[in-house]
Amino acid sequence: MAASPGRTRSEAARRAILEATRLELTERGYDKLSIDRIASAAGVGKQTVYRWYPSKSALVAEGVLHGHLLPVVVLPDTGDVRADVARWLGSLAGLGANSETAALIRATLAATAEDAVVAASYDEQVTAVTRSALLARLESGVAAGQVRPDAPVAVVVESLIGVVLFRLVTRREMGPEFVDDLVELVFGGIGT
Amino acid sequence: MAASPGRTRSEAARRAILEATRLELTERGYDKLSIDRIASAAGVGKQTVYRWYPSKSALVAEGVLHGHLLPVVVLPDTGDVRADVARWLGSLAGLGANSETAALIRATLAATAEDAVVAASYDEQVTAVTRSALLARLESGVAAGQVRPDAPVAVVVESLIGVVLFRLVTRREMGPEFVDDLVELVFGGIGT
Amino acid sequence: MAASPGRTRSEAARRAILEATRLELTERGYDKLSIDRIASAAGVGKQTVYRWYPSKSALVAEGVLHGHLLPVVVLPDTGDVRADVARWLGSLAGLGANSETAALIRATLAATAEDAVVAASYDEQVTAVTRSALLARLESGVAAGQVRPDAPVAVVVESLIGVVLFRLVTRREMGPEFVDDLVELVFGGIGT
Amino acid sequence: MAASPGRTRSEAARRAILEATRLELTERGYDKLSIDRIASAAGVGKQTVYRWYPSKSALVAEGVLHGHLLPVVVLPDTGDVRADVARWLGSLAGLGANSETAALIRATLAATAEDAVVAASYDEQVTAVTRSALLARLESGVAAGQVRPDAPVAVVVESLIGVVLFRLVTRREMGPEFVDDLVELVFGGIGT
DNA sequence: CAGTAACCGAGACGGTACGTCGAGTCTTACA
DNA sequence: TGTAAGACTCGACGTACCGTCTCGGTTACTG
Repeated sequence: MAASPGRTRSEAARRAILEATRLELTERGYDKLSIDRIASAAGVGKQTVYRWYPSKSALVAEGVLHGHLLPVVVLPDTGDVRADVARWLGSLAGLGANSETAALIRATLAATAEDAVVAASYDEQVTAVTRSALLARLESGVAAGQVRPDAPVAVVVESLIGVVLFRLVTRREMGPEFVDDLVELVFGGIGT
Repeated sequence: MAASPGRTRSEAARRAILEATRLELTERGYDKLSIDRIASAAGVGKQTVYRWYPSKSALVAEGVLHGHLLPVVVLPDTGDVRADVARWLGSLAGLGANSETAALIRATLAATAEDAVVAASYDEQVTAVTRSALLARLESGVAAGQVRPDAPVAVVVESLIGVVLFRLVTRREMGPEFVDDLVELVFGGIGT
Repeated sequence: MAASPGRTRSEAARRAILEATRLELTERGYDKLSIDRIASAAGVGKQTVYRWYPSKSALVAEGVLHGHLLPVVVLPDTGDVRADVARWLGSLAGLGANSETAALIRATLAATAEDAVVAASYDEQVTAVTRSALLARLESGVAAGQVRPDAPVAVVVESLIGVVLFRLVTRREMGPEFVDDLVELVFGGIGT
Repeated sequence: MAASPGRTRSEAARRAILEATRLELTERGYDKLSIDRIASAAGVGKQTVYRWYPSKSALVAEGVLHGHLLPVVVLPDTGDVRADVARWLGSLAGLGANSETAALIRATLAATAEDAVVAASYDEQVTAVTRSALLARLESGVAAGQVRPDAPVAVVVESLIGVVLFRLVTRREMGPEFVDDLVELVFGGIGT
C-alpha cells in the first residue's frame, strides 16, 4: 500500500505515543504534559511524535479524543424516556466518581478551553455522538407520547452535557438526588 | 498597623501583578502565562510575585477570581421571573460575544480544570454569588406564584452556569433563540 | 567622645559581622560569600553590614586583613640570618598545611586578584609588615657580614612572598626540602 | 567518526563559548562571569554551555587554561643563560603591562585560588610548560658551565612564576631594575 | 527631660543570575 | 525514507543574593 519509498510509518509507535499521552494526562494534567517525557516513555524519538502530531493540542485532540480514551456511555432504551435519561445521567455521574477518568476529562476540557482547534474537534467527536444519541432517544420519546413535540431538544443536550462537565470541572460529584432533581427539571420545568 | 517588623508589603505591587495577569490571561490564556512576563510587565521583581502567590494557580485563584476580573451580571427584578431570567441569560450570552471576556473566562476555566484549589475558589467566589442571587429571585418568584414551591432551584443554577460555560468553552455563542429555548426548557420542561 | 547625636554604632555588631565573614570565607571561599548569610549568621540587619562596609571587597579588605585573621609569623633573630630565614619559611609552610588558614589565604588572594582596592590594602597591610621585618633582619645580616651589602633585598621579599602564595594557590605544600632549596637559592644563587 | 547516534556536538559552539568567556574574563573578572551573558554573547543556548562545562570553574579550567588564553612567552637560547632568563622575565613583565592580559591572568588566578580543579589544571598546563622550558634551558646552561650542576632548578621555576604572579595580583608592574635585581638574585644569591 | 537624630533588627522591594526543564528543530547512524 | 537518539537555540521555571528602602523600636546626645 505504501507507494512512496523508504520505511513505512510505524503504527506501533503511534499507539505507544497515545498510550503514554493518556498516562501523562491522567497523572499530571494537560498543562504539565511533556513531549520529551511522552517520547521517552513511549520509547520513541521526539521527532516521531512531531511527525504525527504537530503540537501539544493536536496530540490531545487527535490522540485523546479519537483514541477512544473517553468511555462511551450508552443511553438505554427501555421504553421509558425519563427513566432512560435518569439512568444515563447516573452513569455519567459514576464516571465522575472514578478519579482517573475525571482527571482525563478535566485535562481534555482544559485543552478545549485553551485551543480552538481542540474545541472544534471536541465538539465534533464527543458532543456530536452524545447529541445524536440523545436526540434519537428523545424523538422516540415524542413518538411514544412521553415528550412534547415542540420540546427544545438541542438545548436539552447542551444543558445536560454542560452541567455534567461543570460539576466535573469544579470537582463536585453528582449524587443521586442531584440526578433526580436534574431529570425533574428537564422533564417538568419549574413553572407553575 | 503593620505589626511585624520590616518594610510593609506593597499593595501597589500586588495590584500591578493582578492587572498584568489579567492582560496576559486575556491575550495568551492560562497555560501560556509566564511569571517572568507578568513580573516584567508589572514592573516588579519575580520574587515579589512569588511572595504574594506561591504558584500560577494561586495567582489565578486569589487574584483573578477574587478580584476585578469577571464582570458581575445583575439579575433584574421586574416582577416577571421568567423575563428576568431570560434577560440575565441574554446578558451572559452578550459577555461571551466579547472575545476578550470570553478568552478570560476560558482561561479561568482551564485553571479551574487543572487545579483543585482554583476550582474550590471558583466555586466559592463565582458560583456562590450567582447561586444566591438566582435563588433569591426564584424564591420571590415562588411568592409571586410564578415558580412551583418544590422546584429544584439548586439544580437550575448548576444547569444554567453549566450550559453557559460549556458554550463558552466550545466557542459556540448563545443566540437569542438558544436563550429562549433554554428559558422554555427551565420553566416548562419537556414532559407532556 | 562621640560628638554627633544619635545612637552609637555597635562595635559588637561589627565584630559579629567580621567573625561571620571569617567563617564564611573559610568554609566557602571568596566568591560564594553571601552578605545575606553573613548578616543572618551575625544576627544583624543587612543594612548594618552595608553601613560598615560598602562592598564585598571592602568587607574582606577591612574586615579580614585588619581583623587579625592572618596569623603573624615572627621572623626570629638568632644571629644566623640564613637559619632564621629558613625557620621563618618553615613556619609559613606550616601555615599552608593548616587547611583552614590556607583556605582563608586563598580567599584573600582571590579578593586581591579581583579588586584593586583590596590589592592595595593587602599590599599595605600584609606585605608591608613582612617586608619591613625581613628587611630589618637582612640588614642586620649585612651588618653581621652574612649578607652582601649590595644584595637586592626588596626583590628577596617579593620572591619569597610570591613563591609562598603561589604554592598556596596551587595547593602544593612546601616540604622541608623545598624550603631548603629555596634558602639555598636565595643565599647562594645558581650561578657558577 | 561519531560512534553514538544523535547529532554531533558542535565544535563551533564550544569555540564560541570559549571566546565569549575570554572576553568576559578580560572585561569583568572571574567572579562576575555570567553564564547567561556568555551564552548570549556566544549565540548559544545556556544548556549547551552546561553540556560542555558543568561549572564555571570547569569552563575556566578546561577552556581558558587549555586554550588560546595565556600567551606563551618563549625562552630564547642565545648561549648566555643569564641574558636569556633576563629577556624572558622582561617579556613576562611586558605581559603584565598590557592591562587586558593582566586582567585575564588575575581572573585566572582568582579561579585558581577558589577552585582546586582549576588549580590542578593550572599547574599542569601553565607551570608544567614553563618549568620544562626553563629546566631545559638551565640544563644547557649547566653544560655550558654557566650554571652550577647542583642548582635547585625546580625552585627557581616556582620562585620566578611566583614573583611574577604576585606582582600581577598586587598590580605592581615589574620594571627593568626589578627584573635585573631578580636575575642577580637568582644567579648570584645574596650570601657573601 | 522631652526631642530628635542616628542606629538597630527585620524584611520587602526591583533586579540579575543561577542551574534545570521543556519546546520544537536539526543532524547523526542505522534499518 | 522513517526511526531512536540526542544536540541545538530559545524561553520559562523557581531560588538565591544583590544593594536599596522602609518599617517599628532603641539609644544617647542636645536644647
